[in-house]
Amino acid sequence: MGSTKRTSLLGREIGKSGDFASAEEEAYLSLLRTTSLLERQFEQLFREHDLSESLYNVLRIAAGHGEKGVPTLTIARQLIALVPDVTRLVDRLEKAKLLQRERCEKDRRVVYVKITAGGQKKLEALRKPGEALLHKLLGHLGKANLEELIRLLETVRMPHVSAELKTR
Amino acid sequence: MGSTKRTSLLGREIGKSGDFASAEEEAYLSLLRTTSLLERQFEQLFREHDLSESLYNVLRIAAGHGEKGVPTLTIARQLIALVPDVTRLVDRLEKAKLLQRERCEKDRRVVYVKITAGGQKKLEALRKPGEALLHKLLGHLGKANLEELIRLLETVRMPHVSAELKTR
DNA sequence: CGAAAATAGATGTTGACACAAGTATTGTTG
DNA sequence: CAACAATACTTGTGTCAACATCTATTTTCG
Repeated sequence: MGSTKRTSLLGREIGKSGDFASAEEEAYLSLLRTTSLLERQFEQLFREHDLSESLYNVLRIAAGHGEKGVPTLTIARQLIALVPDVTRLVDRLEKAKLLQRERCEKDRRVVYVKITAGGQKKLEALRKPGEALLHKLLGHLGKANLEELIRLLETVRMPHVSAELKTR
Repeated sequence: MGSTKRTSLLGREIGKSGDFASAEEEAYLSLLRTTSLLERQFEQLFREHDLSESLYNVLRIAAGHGEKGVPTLTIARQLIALVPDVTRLVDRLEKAKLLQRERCEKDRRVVYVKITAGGQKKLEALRKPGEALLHKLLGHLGKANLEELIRLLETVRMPHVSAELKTR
């Protein structure tokens, strides 16, 4: 039985025979599939600039905190994807001279991470192609659809976010 | 200036100061964030059963093709996330006796991958907790929201899918 | 038919990520 | 105030995944 009223694009993409067990399953698989397709394109762009998505996000967060820098653990909390091991991401960015570390004098456990001029240049170089790629991948949705999508995704995260924000 | 009319949940989650550059950017970051949160929960479930999401998907696809099995490259095409290296995923599943290989006699380049009884048992063991997790994570959306989400994600993939399906 | 191209998959290698354990510093509390 | 706990990272280690390369087989076409 199940929903025969709509032909599933996803079903054809992943060769699923028969219906999905539930709308929930189809929504989840759609999310995975869609994110994977988009992410792949961005990874390629980042690779051209010797970065990965994780590295880029660390860089972006450091940039967002400007002159005073940002503690390593704050970066971990603010990363889009929840990745441990920010230390080594910062390691690599420091080696590439895109970031620099500075130990906090008040609390010597804390290390502040600051973006360098080179890091800012790298981000600037990525801005235009990044926006262009975003527009190429999502522009056809239109503003109304985009906002609806944002709203729905927010609803998905709603019950979990609070817990996530609390425990980290 | 930008959209001050809606407080951005995502903005608070990832500590983004100021507005997003565009609805496109916010939608993309929302996608990444949401998928990451959900995926993490599934990875944990799979880990309890000595699987990963990739391994599970390979297993699921093999199961979908039943008795006659399925060529390795077909699995690659049908995976939700585009992963190369299906060979080694199958390697591991074969070692765990969840799958078995069988060389095709008609075209000796092709290897058919078939699920074993053990593999079916593993899938069956995952079915209920999988559905429960799905429901826990997405159930609060309701049918209307889920279908709208599916529709929007389909729209996102629309212009790219054809190319993807063609080139693979 | 036979050489070249295409297909299916396996393998080698490098690097990244994940979990766990370790170190240094600060906070807490009996 | 001394010992224990908590915090903020760092480092060690094993596994996994990605990219390119390689082998075996089949198809194409002059």
